Amino acid sequence: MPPNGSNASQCTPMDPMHPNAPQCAAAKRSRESAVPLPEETPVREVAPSGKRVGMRLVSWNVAGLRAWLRKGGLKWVQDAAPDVLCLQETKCGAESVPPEVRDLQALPHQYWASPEGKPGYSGVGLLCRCEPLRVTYGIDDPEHDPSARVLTAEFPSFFVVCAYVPNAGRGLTRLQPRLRFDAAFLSYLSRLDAIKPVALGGDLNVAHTELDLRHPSANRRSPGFTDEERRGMDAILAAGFLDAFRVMYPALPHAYTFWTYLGGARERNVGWRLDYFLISERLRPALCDCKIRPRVMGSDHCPVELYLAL
Amino acid sequence: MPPNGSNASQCTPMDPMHPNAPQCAAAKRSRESAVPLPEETPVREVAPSGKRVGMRLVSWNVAGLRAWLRKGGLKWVQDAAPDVLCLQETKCGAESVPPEVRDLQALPHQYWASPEGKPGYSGVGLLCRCEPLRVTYGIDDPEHDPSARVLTAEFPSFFVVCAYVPNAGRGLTRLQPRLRFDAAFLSYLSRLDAIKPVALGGDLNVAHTELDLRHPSANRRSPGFTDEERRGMDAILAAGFLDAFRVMYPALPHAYTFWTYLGGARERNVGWRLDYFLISERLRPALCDCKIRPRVMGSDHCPVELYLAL
DNA sequence: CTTTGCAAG
DNA sequence: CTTGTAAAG
Repeated sequence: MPPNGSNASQCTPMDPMHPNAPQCAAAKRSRESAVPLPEETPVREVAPSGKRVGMRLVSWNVAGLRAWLRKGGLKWVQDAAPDVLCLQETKCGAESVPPEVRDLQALPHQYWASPEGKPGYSGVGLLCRCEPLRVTYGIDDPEHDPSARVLTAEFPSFFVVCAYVPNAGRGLTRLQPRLRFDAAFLSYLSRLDAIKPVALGGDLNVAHTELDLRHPSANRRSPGFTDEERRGMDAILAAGFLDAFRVMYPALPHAYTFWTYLGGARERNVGWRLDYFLISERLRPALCDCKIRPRVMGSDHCPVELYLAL
Repeated sequence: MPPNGSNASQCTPMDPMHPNAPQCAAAKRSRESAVPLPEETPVREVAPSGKRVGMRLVSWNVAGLRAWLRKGGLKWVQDAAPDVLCLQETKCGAESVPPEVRDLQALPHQYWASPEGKPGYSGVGLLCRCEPLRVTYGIDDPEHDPSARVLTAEFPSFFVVCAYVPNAGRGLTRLQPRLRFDAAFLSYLSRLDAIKPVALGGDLNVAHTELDLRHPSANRRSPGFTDEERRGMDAILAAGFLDAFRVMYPALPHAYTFWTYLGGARERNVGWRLDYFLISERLRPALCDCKIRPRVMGSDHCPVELYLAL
């Protein structure tokens, strides 16, 4: 998720750390026209193939699994009852997963990753109703695998990848390693895709187009909306993956999955679409729907759902 | 204040860090007979000298001035309306004192001390209705003065000293520096007392006698109740100071000023008397009363009041 | 603004 | 258990 000033910076695009930023944000807040959430529509139950939804996946950046649990995030998951749950920013290793999550009857096959020696930072989880054929950690890259940001579950007919793409950092201090991750990650996805179709759920830490964040022009050089990061997303799509949400809703505005905690951004829907399901093109016939659930609380991100006829 | 296990250790006196400590504490909790707070009695308004209360002092370890303010601690102070307020563990330097405190009309002369380069740690404050003749920082000792634990205000007829005596640390890891502080501090008090009478208010981080904590036998080697620390208190009294509360209430049990936040100690009055007013013996004729206010919330310590006919 | 871990009590 | 802190988002 973008840093401190990324949503407040709308007023002073050249300097998100400007001393007047809060004042400016407050002024902006009062002037800003209310932006509604997209209308809620029913899930399309039938895929282009004619088959009906057979598998549901949820991806959610929980911004701290334990706080998310306290805030009731798990209750929504239990109602949604996905077959696969991809969690990002768990901020806890397997040993610290609370029992309420660890002992979930509906999702008994659980895989957790967390960077060595950085407790409370980053971390991903992949929870499955059915046991995968196999689960792998990382993207087979020595630079990036210690950061423990990717989990892959192999099922008979497809891979599920859970990913938490690194943030470029305040002041873009970590843009270069981020871009190297993007390249290595795309290479990994392509290798998987050569074997079986892929469904990727995760926080990709990029708003792809101007439609994908509330204030594009103010965030031209903000982490999560640099040209370089956006081109990384272009590259994934060019390599044969689909942005499932945009396939379903090609021009829907104000559909965001992240709102900074600063300055009451969420209540005004000043957000970013950073969380995605990407699917191999040959899964298009199986794509029933992809839903963003912006009203679901528990984190500064909301969950995203993917419905597949598989 | 005593460390983590100091109140829970009653069950396993030899090992406060025993893995079963929480379980033990829970068991103890259910068995433990309820211990009432001492009965509230009216303030004695007339001193042995026959004169009436003319000056009120309050000492309070606030365990974080900003949190204490949020919890409404200042409201009680405003009602109590002391002439001098001694605060310990402010955990903030002068520059971080919230405006609500900084701009107090009733206590406009304020002096704050905080250790260099340790923000959020320790810290004391001395707030006065009338401007002191002079205020000094520390105890004129190069080992201890950087820790910024003592403030002294000189008034025409007496000194007021605000002190936060260092904790001996978990496992008594800092007992030796603590004992050196005790010696240097007593030397300092004696030098003051040779000039004018002294009224010292503060967290002395010691329960003097078995009457001064709920579980003396379990805490024989706990910080705040070692023989060495208790002898330090003996030494102050032997040097010509009075424990104002004990002068007034020589045998009153269960009169505590601190309760660990752990395990619900306060609701069961499992506490320690660590906060004192000590006065020069020649102030005895001026001693009207000294009150512990155990129902006043805002910190893990409660305030103590000293009433003098001055 | 919020989370985490940390040191300290 | 609670404080304040830092790093991170």
